[in-house]
Amino acid sequence: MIRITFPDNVVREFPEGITSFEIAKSISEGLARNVLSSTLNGDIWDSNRPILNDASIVFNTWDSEAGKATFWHSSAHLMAEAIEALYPGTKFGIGPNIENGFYYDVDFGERVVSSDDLPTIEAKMIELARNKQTFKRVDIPKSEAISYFEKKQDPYKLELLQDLEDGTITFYESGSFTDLCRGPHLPDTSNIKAVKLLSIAGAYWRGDEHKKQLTRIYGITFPKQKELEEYLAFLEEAKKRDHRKLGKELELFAFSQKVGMGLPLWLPKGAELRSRLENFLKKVQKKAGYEQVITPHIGNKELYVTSGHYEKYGKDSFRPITTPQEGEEFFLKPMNCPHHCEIYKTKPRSYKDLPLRLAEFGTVYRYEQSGELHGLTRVRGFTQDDAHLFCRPDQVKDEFKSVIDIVLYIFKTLDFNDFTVQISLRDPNNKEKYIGSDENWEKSEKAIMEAAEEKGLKTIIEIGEAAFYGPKMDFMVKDAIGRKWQLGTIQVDYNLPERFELEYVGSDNQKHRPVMIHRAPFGSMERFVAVLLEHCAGKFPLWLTPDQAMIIPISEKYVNYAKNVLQLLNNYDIRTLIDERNEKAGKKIRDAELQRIPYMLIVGEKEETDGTVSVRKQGEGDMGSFSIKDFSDLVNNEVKKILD
RNA sequence: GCCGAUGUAGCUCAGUUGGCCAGAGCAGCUGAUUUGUAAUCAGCUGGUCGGGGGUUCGAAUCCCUCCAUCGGCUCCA
Repeated sequence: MIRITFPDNVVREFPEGITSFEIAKSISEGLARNVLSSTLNGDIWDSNRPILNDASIVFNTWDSEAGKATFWHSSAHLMAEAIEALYPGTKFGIGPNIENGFYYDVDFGERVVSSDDLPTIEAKMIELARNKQTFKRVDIPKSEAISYFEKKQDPYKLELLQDLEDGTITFYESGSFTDLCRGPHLPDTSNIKAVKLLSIAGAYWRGDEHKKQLTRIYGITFPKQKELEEYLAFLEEAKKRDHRKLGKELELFAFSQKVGMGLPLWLPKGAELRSRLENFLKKVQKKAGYEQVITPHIGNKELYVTSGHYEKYGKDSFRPITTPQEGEEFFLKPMNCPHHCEIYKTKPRSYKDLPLRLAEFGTVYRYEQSGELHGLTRVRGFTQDDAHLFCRPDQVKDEFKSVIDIVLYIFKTLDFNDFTVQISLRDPNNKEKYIGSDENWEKSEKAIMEAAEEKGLKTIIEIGEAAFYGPKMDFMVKDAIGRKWQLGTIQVDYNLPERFELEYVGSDNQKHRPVMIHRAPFGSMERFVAVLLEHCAGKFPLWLTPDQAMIIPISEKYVNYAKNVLQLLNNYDIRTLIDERNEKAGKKIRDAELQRIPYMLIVGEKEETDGTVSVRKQGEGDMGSFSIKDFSDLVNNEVKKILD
């Protein structure tokens, strides 16, 4: 007998070799039907795999992450089986589950498969799923595994096998398809009721652009057709919040082929919004002891030779700007740090001067590869809300904490509740990839982790993701369809102080090297506005939105009164427009609603007589009659509430 | 940069067995209407069908090429 501990800490005994499916069945038939896999002592197992030892058990159903993972992983196998049936000779790479669904990387050989072929594969998957195929786990010696895939002539699986140790190799057989796989899987395919293949794309084998590009097919499956329909409806809704679409509709920004790809044009409303954001941050930073600086858009080649960026990125940058002077070259600045280092060097610094915090909304230019441009989130010219903190090594932690405060304050003000914090450390097995002493790295990595902990941040640690010059902390926020974007970033840098020979005089009257911290709470104005736009679906907070109110005269007769109202509201600092068009009120309201203008002020005979406005709130409707003063108080109080 | 797809008026989109001067709605302009909480009516303007090349008597439609965009991959100082 073995002892099984349930999540509620109840312990029951079962015969050795029992499966979690059978255990579930002993509780209820319904549970057994819904168990997709189980977690035994923290490892996820097939629900039909015999349990031989004492263990704690958690049943994974569709409602759990682990259950979905199992479901989608098995769906990936199902898709592979369908592909193999339809296109014999296809070679298979890897096919994991992902956050929303699964994919499989396959090599179709000479055959070109496009999105037109996806419905065929879908249909085959459903046909196969209905056969209620079981997933059978087989332990197999490495030699046998190798000969299987040699016979099948699948170079990708053979390559994967090379990295595995003998004795750890398992195959899963489902229908006619056998795959090298760690598992776990569903007991059978009968739960897979709804299938949608979402997209098809190229993906390099093992993520290496020098290796062959395979075809990646993304898909998602559900136990119920209705859930699939809901998911597709969600994707449709998300598309409506796409910042590229909203940016066009709300006239915030645009792109022009003549200006150049990836070079955003900020339209009047977008520019106003952006400068409001900048002012907001400037105010916050001033309180935190930052000083604004301004530096030019280009820098002499020497600057980047010194910083090391010329050597590392010179070839992949915009071409240098030459001058009539023989041999003279300038570069568009790809970052602001070297300029700021030169500001640091304008005079001798004492330990008493530190930290020195230099801030700049600095516009930088990077030659991103053409295929990776994306709306405002990935562009070739953008403005960083940059600042560089020059500090003593013992100040790193406190500076980090104060930057975290700024980021959290911004996120709170703008209602970003759903973000993740990633700490990127160096790979201790590859120390030669990084610059700086062991001691400094250890100290600053420790400082970051402690700062995060003291600020109560839940963090994800990524080993080996640090920049070559120092560890960093990034704040990631998702866009409308769940793609993660890095917004705020805080990075420690040992490289530039060294290269620019930055110094300060310590209390010991000796020269010391300061530590530099790069930080940008928004990341870039472009990306931040993009994510904010998707986050609020175009309905910016009242303090930030370009136009706060639209006065809507019922007819031409009331335009004069509307102008009086406008004048008064201007005096109260409320950003207001009048819709003077010769249209019906209903039309003007509709247009103002679509423009996401927070308040509509309808004025007609009654309002003119009483000296009032009829207030309609965007998305909510009629709020009744207000005096001009009462309305302005309403707006100003709402703005004040958010900005403290 | 790579794989796949897409590109018709300012916007959203019809229009392919290749065939009369390329269509609609919205926007814009002109006029009528003077309007009460999500679209008043009528008329008009507007396109070298992404650019270039080719096949053909004839190309938005077929082929080649370049550009841009979209979904991914790689990259992201």
